[in-house]
Amino acid sequence: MTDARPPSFVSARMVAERAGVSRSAVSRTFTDGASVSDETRRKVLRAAGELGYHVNHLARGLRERSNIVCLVVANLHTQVRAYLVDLLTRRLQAAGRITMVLNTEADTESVSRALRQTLHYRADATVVLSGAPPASLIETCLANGQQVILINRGERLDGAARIGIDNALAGTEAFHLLRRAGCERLAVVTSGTRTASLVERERAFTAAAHAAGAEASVTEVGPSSYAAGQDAARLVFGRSRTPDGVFCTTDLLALGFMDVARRDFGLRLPQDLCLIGFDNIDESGWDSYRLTTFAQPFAAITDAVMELLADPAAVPGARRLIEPQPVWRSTVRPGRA
Amino acid sequence: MTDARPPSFVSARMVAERAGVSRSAVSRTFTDGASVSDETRRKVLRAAGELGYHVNHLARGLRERSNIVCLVVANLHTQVRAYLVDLLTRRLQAAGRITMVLNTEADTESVSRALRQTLHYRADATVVLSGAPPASLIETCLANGQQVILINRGERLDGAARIGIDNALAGTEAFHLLRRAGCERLAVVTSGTRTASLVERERAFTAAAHAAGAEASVTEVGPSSYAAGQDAARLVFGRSRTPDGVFCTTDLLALGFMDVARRDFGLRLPQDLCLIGFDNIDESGWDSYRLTTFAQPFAAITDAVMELLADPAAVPGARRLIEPQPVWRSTVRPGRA
DNA sequence: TTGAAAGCGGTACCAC
DNA sequence: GTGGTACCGCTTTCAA
Repeated sequence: MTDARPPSFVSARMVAERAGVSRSAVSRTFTDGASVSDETRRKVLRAAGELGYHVNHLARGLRERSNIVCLVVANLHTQVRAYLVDLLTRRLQAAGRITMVLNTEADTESVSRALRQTLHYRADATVVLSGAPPASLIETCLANGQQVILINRGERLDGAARIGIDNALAGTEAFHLLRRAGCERLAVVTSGTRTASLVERERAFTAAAHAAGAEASVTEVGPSSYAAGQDAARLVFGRSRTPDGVFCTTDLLALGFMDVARRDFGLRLPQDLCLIGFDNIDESGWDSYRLTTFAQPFAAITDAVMELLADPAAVPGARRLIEPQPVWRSTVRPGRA
Repeated sequence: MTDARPPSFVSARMVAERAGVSRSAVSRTFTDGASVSDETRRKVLRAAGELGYHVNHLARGLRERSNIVCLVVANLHTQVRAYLVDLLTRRLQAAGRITMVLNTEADTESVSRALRQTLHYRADATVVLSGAPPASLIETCLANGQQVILINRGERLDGAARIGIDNALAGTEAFHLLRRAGCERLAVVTSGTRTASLVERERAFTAAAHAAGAEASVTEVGPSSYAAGQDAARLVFGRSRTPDGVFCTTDLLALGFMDVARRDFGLRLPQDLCLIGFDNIDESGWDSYRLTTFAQPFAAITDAVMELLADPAAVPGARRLIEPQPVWRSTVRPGRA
């Protein structure tokens, strides 16, 4: 061990030399259906073990598919994203894929950069969880033979698959839940970062109210955070006409809203105020909250992604709409029904 | 456009043909310090744009470094992990690296599999956030010229860099905080999944108690979850000698513990019970909790990783110990000092 | 400045 | 079953 050179990855050639066989033999040993004699295989395996050899998937990817799937995501630290990425990476690995995570801002420029990386690394597929990629770039991905799967993105892009949550359904259902609970003064609280999902929830809620001849005020606050939820409550309950039924477009907003409503305004839930959120984050199930909400259909989304990945032909124009499941807890009075 | 073949990635050769130049010229156009005439460069760039060409980094990685960094992590959905991965991926990208996330279980076999993937994809470096990789495999990584950075892993492995949080310091400090607050019956609550970090916190707390001639009971419950924290409270307050000062080794435990202590046992914090957690997750700052705790030094950890990555020579045997910062809130009485 | 050619690490196809 | 060879897409000599 007087080798002074910096160590570098061991290649098939080195293994071949050590085992006294050809490179082909080494390759065959590590190729599934190839024919190698037991004798040769043993020699190769031994040499490989001693050297610490691992097949170079980068080189292999030169000829065939790379097996790389890129996840383009923003706000990875939020629970909803983290759960989805957790599940996706797990499933992808189980399917023999490797995941590259491109953590971007939500703005178009950042997403574009990420998408270009996806191309640079010859990813077989790109799954976009955040941001709005420009159509032209998606085109390029598709033209390069890449599968593109958009999750909860508003835009429709031909050639890309779209998986979405039925946000409108949730908004509509939220209205009816509150109505059945006997609420008369309705409000929706949403964040100022108006992503497509949030807008759909809000619109569906107010539309349902309209259709039923009811009114629903809309309050828009900063980001989708606990603190913004608090701000919203201070705003809403500072006004003359205070609501008795509120739909917050995310749980985080709802939780902040709830704390201020109870603490600062002495409201009891669900007696004085009925509240519904969306996401079903862990905290919503805690004793302090017990929030009635809608669950993100993580499993169904992941299933859909894996299905599309397994069948590239099905991707162009594919569309899946998944229903979020209502989670009944304690912030809405049971209806008379 | 009557091409019926499935599309595939466009290569430099195609660009060269279209631009009427050599492949070398294309390569040079996309290589930083290379000399190309403006004329040629323009032709190449135009052809590349039309075709949607992107340099194949996989092929490039055959000769030089791959620029791939692997993150080996378990429980990606937990807030502490998600925050760290979020920050790391962001910084890595900013430094021109690409991140592969290997989401594993914490058991040795899963981590080993992940580490082998790391080798297959010729990652320049592997950052282990979870699990305990076998020393032999780490050896292999190092022998292949890979940098290995262990975060919060107990074991010491020569050749790998270790970045750790000073958990012992936190445990000791927690004791003194409770002592100064006048607590007399001390307890520590920790999870049954005894990771190195958790054990260090617990041990340091009980050791400090001992050294001061005090006693501290230890209660061990299931996972590091809110529900387990609730269980712990039921256990602890069901006993004859109930504590008035508790250190939970994670915030999640503390929050569950707190809810049951208040709701089921009518305890007021900090009057009847002082409580300290660890992690400073978002929820701990919420109105319902205002938990006194220690903040995970995410930024410092990430800085250390980036520093080590930038200077491979510094990695072998490097060791960084980072102090968690106490976060004063409302669950500990101010001391007399 | 430019094109030809070699080589990076593999796999597939070819005789033998 | 085995080794030789060509080729995947790129960068880097090397001559011209």
